[in-house]
Parts: sequence; structure tokens; C-alpha cells
Amino acid sequence: MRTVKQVATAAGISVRTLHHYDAVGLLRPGHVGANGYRYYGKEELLRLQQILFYRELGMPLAEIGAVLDDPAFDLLTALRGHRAALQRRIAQYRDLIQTIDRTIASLERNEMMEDNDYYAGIAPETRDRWEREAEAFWGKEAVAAAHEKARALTKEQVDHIRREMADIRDDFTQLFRGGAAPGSDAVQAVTDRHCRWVSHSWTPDAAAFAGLGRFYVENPEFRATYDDGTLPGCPEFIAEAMAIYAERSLGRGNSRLASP
Amino acid sequence: MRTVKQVATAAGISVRTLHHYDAVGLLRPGHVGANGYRYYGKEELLRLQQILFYRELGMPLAEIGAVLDDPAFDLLTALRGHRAALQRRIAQYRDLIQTIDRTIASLERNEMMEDNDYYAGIAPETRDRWEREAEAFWGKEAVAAAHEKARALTKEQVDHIRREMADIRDDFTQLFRGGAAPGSDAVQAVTDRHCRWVSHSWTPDAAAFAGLGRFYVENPEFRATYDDGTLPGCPEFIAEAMAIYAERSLGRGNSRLASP
DNA sequence: GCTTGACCCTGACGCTGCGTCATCCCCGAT
DNA sequence: ATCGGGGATGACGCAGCGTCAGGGTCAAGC
Repeated sequence: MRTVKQVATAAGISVRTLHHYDAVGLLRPGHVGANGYRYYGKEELLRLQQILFYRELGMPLAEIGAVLDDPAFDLLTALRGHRAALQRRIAQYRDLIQTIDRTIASLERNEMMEDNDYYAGIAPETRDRWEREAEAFWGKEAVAAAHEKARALTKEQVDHIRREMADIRDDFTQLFRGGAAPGSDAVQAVTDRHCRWVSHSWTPDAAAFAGLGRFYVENPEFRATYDDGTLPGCPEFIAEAMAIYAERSLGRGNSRLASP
Repeated sequence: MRTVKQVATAAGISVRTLHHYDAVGLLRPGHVGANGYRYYGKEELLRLQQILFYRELGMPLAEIGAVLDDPAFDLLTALRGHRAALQRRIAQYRDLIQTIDRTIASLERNEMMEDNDYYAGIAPETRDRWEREAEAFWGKEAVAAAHEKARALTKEQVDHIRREMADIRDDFTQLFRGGAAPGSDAVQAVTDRHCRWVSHSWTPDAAAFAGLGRFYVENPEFRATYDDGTLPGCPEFIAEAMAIYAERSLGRGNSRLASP
């Protein structure tokens, strides 16, 4: 029989959380003393473990209660729904990140041009505000599309290319986190996709592709792109994979890109 | 001068939102009529566009207010911080998705094997402890990978595998009782079967296979399984056989598992 | 037996960004 | 005069606790 604090510290949660779970009927103490103290036994601790597990999955408390109290509850469906929701959120966040990147880029451009202003007569602030307003007004998609059009590419092409790059980047980071070896089949497969992607605008040979990898390592912008700020060493990992790929698949003239 | 509803429908937000923004001082109407009606002019509309833009980036309203009201505010830093936060969230969600996948997999496996499940007769607590020990020993990734592999098996396959394991265990105990040497041909033949058996869910190299032997010795549950309580020293015997096997047949790259 | 400090309890408000009533006022059209 | 479509101001709700505030309880040392 443990008191609230003992349980809380053991489980890594706060006393208030236990109070809350008691209040909403999610986890009742096994015993309540005459003084009103809550005491938890083994059974309650086990239940708490389960609660915390599902909570970590982002499941709302009410749903957790339903799962634990009703064995007929369709947990599988609930989990799948949860998974889908998480993926939607991830996709949404990725879009947001792209928008932020564009905003940052435009801000930096403006700062860079502050001194020797190319656009004499127009204050950078104003121009910047214009762009943001335009984006807010027509939607970032539309503005982006307009910019891309100027580069003589169709929207679908651009979209496709962007998505492909995002995919590749995600695959790389995930493999890196999973501890995959740069020379492993999985990593090399992604590197192959990357090489094909690069080939949209450029046809690298072995040396050039390996050089691009080194460029990723040395260039802060690219580091930031791949590194995620949370995965130090990921650019090096990618560069290594690219070097291996260059030697294996691009070296000695056995280019896979000769016949696309 | 537009009324709340006009602004709201034009901007795609609710009237309540405008009220809220007014209440928190984020967006004040340009004019307020004698009757209390809010009227918004062009300036306010522009400000609203900016507000909505930053809101879409997931920025809290208070911060948006700071950005718009204080031109000295470090927008770049704020945006970068935001980006990092979003990426952390994405990483977190990806971890959650992985956990969910594992949970779903285990649930499906259990449903598939309702009666005779993998860990029949073993208390969930014990099972969990096993799993944690196994994870500590080989790492989470390896255990998770083994689980994935296991979940793809049909019921008959599982039955077959279990029977095979029982046979192997019997052979081991019989040989041990008969005083066979761990390096003898008979014992090594059984060890070979054992290695193949293990390979159903895992592909060990020499070090890993020998490590599994030590795991059998050190882990009480496995001791109990092999030991039968009547044959002290049997786990050590098996571990020794496995170590020898590992060196002879798995070491120096002459792996039999390279071409299964 | 008394003080002290560590714990325990029960409210109750706060936070985020509005959605959703409820209640009442106002304006133009009929 | 009346009616319908806005408009306004509270106020509660939500999700999951954090964070006081105010007041008992317990074990230990003096």
C-alpha cells in the first residue's frame, strides 16, 4: 500500500495527476484511510501502468477508461484511428515547416539586401510585408505556385518533386535514428532515390555525387535541412551513404542513370 | 467599414473569433458605433491577414501580438524556434506511431492465437519482464524486429515451431544426462537444429549466438525451462555447446545462414 | 508533550482558443 | 407594428493537469 507521493515518484507523474485520475474515475485508490489518505496497491499500480501506456499514445483519458473497463471495446480500431490522426498531424506539421522555411528564406533575403538594396526605393520591410500579405491573402499554395510557374515548371511537377524530396529526407532520418548502416540495402535504396531526385536538375557522376554529400556536411543550410536540429550526425550519415553509393553504383561507368 | 460577419466570412473565420481577438487585444475594430457595433477598416483587415498567417504557423496568439506590435521583435529567432518545436513534435509522433504499430501487431497476434498463444500459461507480468530483459540484452530494435517477424506466422507454423523447440530441448536434456561432451558431434547436431530454430525469428552471428547461450544461463526463467529443476548444470552445458557451435560454424564468415 | 517539517486533503482558478448557448438590443423591410 | 437577420455581452465548456490557498496528519526529535 503506497501513498500518493510514492506512487507518483515511482511512476514519474505528479500527485495532482493521481488526484485528477481519481476525480474523473480513471484510477481509484485501492483503499482510502479514515483520514482521507489515498492508498494504492499492486492492482492499481498495474492499471496505472496501462493508463500511462495509452496516454503516451496520445489517447484521451476518457477513451483509456473505456478501453480498460470494457473488454469488448474495439481497441484495434481505436489504435488505428489514432495512428491515422497522428499521421495527419505529421503531414500538417510538415506543411507548416515548409511555409516557415519559405518565410525565413524571404526574411533572410531581405536582410541580406538591406545594405546594398537592389530594389531601391522599396523598403525591405514593405516588400516582405507584401509577400506575407499576398500569402495570407491568396494562400501560401497559390503564391508558391506562382513562384514556381515563373520557373517554367508545372504545379504538379513541382509538387511531386517536393514531396519526393520530403519523403527521401524522412526515410533518411528514420533510418539514421534506427541505427542503419550507410552501406545497408535499405539506406542504399533511399540513396538511389535521392540520386534520381537530384537528376531532375543535374546529372552527377560518382565524384560529383560524393561531393554533394560533403557539401551537405559542410553547408549550414543543408545541415539545417537534413539535421532536423535534433539529429546531430545525420548529415554525415547521409554523406557516407552517398559516397558508398557513388562508388558502388556510379563508379566504373556502370551508371544506372545512363538509361533512365 | 465592414461588420463582424462580413469580415468573418471574408476571412473564413467565425464571428466569435473576432470577438475573442478584440477581447484579448489582438485585433481591435477600427471604429465602434454608438450602438456598440464593431466596424473594421482596411488597416484592420491587413492586420487580420497577418494574424491568420502566423496562426497557421501554429504560433500562439500572444506571440503573434508581440510580433505585430513590436517591430524590434526577433521574428527570425521566433520562427526558427517554432520550426524546431514542430520537428520535435513530428519526431515524437513518429515514435508514437511505432509504438502503436507494435501494440497493434501484438494484439493481432494474440487474436490469431487465442487458445495456444506464444506465451501460454505465462503471466503477463512475467512476459513483460522477459521482454525487458531481452531488450536490455540485445537492444530494443532487435527485439522489435523479432516480434515483427513472429507476427507474420500462421497458427500451424507456430505450432510446428513450438513442437520443434520441445524436441530440441528433450534432445539436449537426454544428451546431458547421458554425459555427452558439448563439443561432440551428437550435441553439435542438436545445437545446429537449435540455431536453425532460433533463426525463425532472428538471424544471429557467432557472437550473438554465444550470447544467447549466456542469456540462458543467467536468466532464471530460461534456466527453469531447460533445467527442469532436476538437472542442475544443464543450461551451462547448452551454453557451452552453443559457444562451441558459434565458433566452429558461425565464426570466420562460413555462416550457414548466409543462404537459408 | 510539543514543535517541526514533510505529506496529505479539498477546493478553486488558470491556461489555449475559441464553440456554443442564453439573453437581449438594433436595423431595415414590409 | 412587426419580423427576420444581425449584433453585443456574458458565461460555461473542453483536456489535462499546474499551481496556489488554507487547513489536517504523521513521524520524529527535543
